[in-house]
Amino acid sequence: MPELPEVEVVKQSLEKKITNLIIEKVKINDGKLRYWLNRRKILKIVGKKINKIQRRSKFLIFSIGNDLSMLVHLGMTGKFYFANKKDKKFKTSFYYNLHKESDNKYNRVIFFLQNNQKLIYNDVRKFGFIKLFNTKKFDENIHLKNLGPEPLGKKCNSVYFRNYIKGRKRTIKDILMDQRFISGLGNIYANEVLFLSGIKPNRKVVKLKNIEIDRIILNIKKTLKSAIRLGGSSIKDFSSSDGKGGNFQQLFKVYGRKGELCSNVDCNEIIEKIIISNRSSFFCKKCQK
DNA sequence: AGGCATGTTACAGG
DNA sequence: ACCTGTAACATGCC
Repeated sequence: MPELPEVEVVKQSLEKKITNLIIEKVKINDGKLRYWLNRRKILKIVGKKINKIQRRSKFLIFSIGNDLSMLVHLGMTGKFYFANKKDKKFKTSFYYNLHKESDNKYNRVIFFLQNNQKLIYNDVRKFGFIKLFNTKKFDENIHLKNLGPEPLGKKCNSVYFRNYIKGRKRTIKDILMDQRFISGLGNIYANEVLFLSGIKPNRKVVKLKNIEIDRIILNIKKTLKSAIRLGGSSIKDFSSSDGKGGNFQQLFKVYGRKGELCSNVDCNEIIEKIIISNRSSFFCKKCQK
């Protein structure tokens, strides 16, 4: 589920609900995530307060107590649910049955917070992870230190782009998904951005004209912003911690549309699918050069 | 049964 | 040491 817009939506919904709450207990149902989450380490956050939640790329960073940071990556299927026993509406809702910990074998970790509130980490495929580290060591964190600039930030601009691609032989789709280049795009949004920019995903970066680079950057920013505004994309089973799904998937122009008609009005071409860097890439051969 | 899936990274070969 | 491409991870669904 999660590329930058989805993680941002999760961050915003969590932020509202659990900032300033104390963690009273943590229950690990299955700590065998991408990296092993062990009980001894997680004990350090018990009794401490969640001060703030930040997003960097597709990572969530919870600041806990004086000096701890909890780094979370949702992988492919990681989700946070928020539950409050006192909330009657919640109890009777569809989401309660789906998400309450005893009913769902994919609820891997449960954080018990103040006021009977619970934060549940659910992850079917277990590609996600939860790690604790010292906030002072933030800059040297192995997961964060090699990340490229935020796509919505000022550092993601055409000068940076042109400089980075110099001498590289890779395709534009591959580069867009490379978190060392810019951090936050994944397969869905990379496909969408290239369609909107009229660039074929397998185009070599050296062959890009400056005007095309500018177009790509503009579309990255436009697409991500609009996806965030719409609550992210819900394919398969993404939902924010409110239990609400996003709506951006309705605006997908190429992703998952193999065999369908190109969404540009005057085009009669059929969307094709090829594999680039082991991922599905969808494009219109008439509209994307 | 086989192929595919929103992500990252270890590894091999150039 | 750098660059690039491939396979692996765990699990479910079509």
